[in-house]
Amino acid sequence: MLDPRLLRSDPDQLQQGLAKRGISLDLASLQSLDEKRRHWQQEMERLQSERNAQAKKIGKAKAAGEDVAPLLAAVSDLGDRLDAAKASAAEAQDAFQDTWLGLPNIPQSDVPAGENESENVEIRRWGTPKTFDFDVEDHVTLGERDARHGMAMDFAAATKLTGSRFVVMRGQMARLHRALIQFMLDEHTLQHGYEEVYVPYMVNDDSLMGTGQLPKFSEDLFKLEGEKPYYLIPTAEVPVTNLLRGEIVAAEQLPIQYACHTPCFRSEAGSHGRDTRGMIRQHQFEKVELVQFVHPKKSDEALVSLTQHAENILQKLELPYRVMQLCGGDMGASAARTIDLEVWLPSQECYREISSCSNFEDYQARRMQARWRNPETGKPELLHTLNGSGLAIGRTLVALLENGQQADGRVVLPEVLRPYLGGQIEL
RNA sequence: GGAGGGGUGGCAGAGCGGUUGAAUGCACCGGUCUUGAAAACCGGCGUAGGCUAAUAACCUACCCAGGGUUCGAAUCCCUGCCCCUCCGCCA
Repeated sequence: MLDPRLLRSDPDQLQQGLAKRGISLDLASLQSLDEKRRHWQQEMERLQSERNAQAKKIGKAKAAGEDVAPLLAAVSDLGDRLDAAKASAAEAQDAFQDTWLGLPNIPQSDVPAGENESENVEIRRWGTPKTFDFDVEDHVTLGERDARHGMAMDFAAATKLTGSRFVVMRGQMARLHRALIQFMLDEHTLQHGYEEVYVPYMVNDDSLMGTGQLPKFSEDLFKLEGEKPYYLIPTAEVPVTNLLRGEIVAAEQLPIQYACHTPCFRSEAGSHGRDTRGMIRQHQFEKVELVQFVHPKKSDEALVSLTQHAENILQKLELPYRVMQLCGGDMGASAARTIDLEVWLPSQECYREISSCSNFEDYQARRMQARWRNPETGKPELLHTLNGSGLAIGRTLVALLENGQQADGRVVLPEVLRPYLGGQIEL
């Protein structure tokens, strides 16, 4: 949520910022909603103040043993007037809130305008895509080929068990998948200073509201049937960021850095027909997520280091990638700035997203009321929140298989994984 | 699943339907005293919204959440959520 005061203090910044996302804001109607809301709030509070004064008077009169009948008569219609004002105030508040809560974050000043990913800007590349002197296979072919213990990567089995966009892995493939999780968590906790957390994989709607998935993007989520209205998490961002919902932390505790592995569940509504083959786009996938809560003045540098932490994983895994600055229209609604990491996939001969690192500034924190106490003012102030994938496990597995493939069908894995694979680095 | 108890400020813990945003203690901040510290004493000490030049004053709301009764609710009623104890079941 944006600061509602922005509407009065700097409407131009609001309008121009959202324009970068391709949103043309009807400033006049929004301002009128805001004025209505404040007008009715003032009217309601005026009546409440009157009621309090009268009630106090009655109390005193009664205590003094006086006749309160005339006083009661004087307030007879106050209740009705107050109820009417309350109703109008609530209505005006809802009308404003509906619109306001739906507004995405304002992109930072140097975020390029643009409608979709075609207008993202490449910042840099790392590594050189390998040239193969044989026809490369994609990860599906490579994964399904190992028939020693049945298929190592078995999409048909998953379809039988559940449906499309799921996978079953066996043997060394399942082990490699697990190894990647361990490796990444170890790197982030031991090398990058993150604290590991374990969290619920189901959350309530308050949490989804806090990070911005609700109320607008419910179609992307799996909602559970049952008496509790829980949702499967679409990313660890939701439970981990909400750890600080409604909290006020001490300045010395900052920055707070959490690393968390969870499965992620996404309905992928609206992406029918996209990436239907293989593990690129699944309803269920594993991810190691990095989440930071920082001093509001330090979130820009925090995004740089968080991105570097994700890049370090790719570099240690020897996977070529490029770094993309997302344009306004391609960023998630809550983000003020997003940097994507895209890994090279030989079978597709292109770079594909494997990590998305965002600075949300105070947008999520305001929704969640996640704050720190500023020693200079003694007052609670909003934190800045950030997160990034470090990395998406399924896509990392895909990248390793495809980039490590050999002419004879073997897959050679990077040296760093050896300790996690019982000394082996080959599939 | 069954039976009972409870949710008040950072913590502990009072609170008859009426001047209670809420006693008291602890913690915390400032001051006096002290060479310094401790102790003692004095003062301060919640959050959000509105109004405003103001992070001043003032107004409003908030004692788990949402409804209700009343001129007036932390206090009475209903619903929900959460916590605790006992029994059953269980990884």
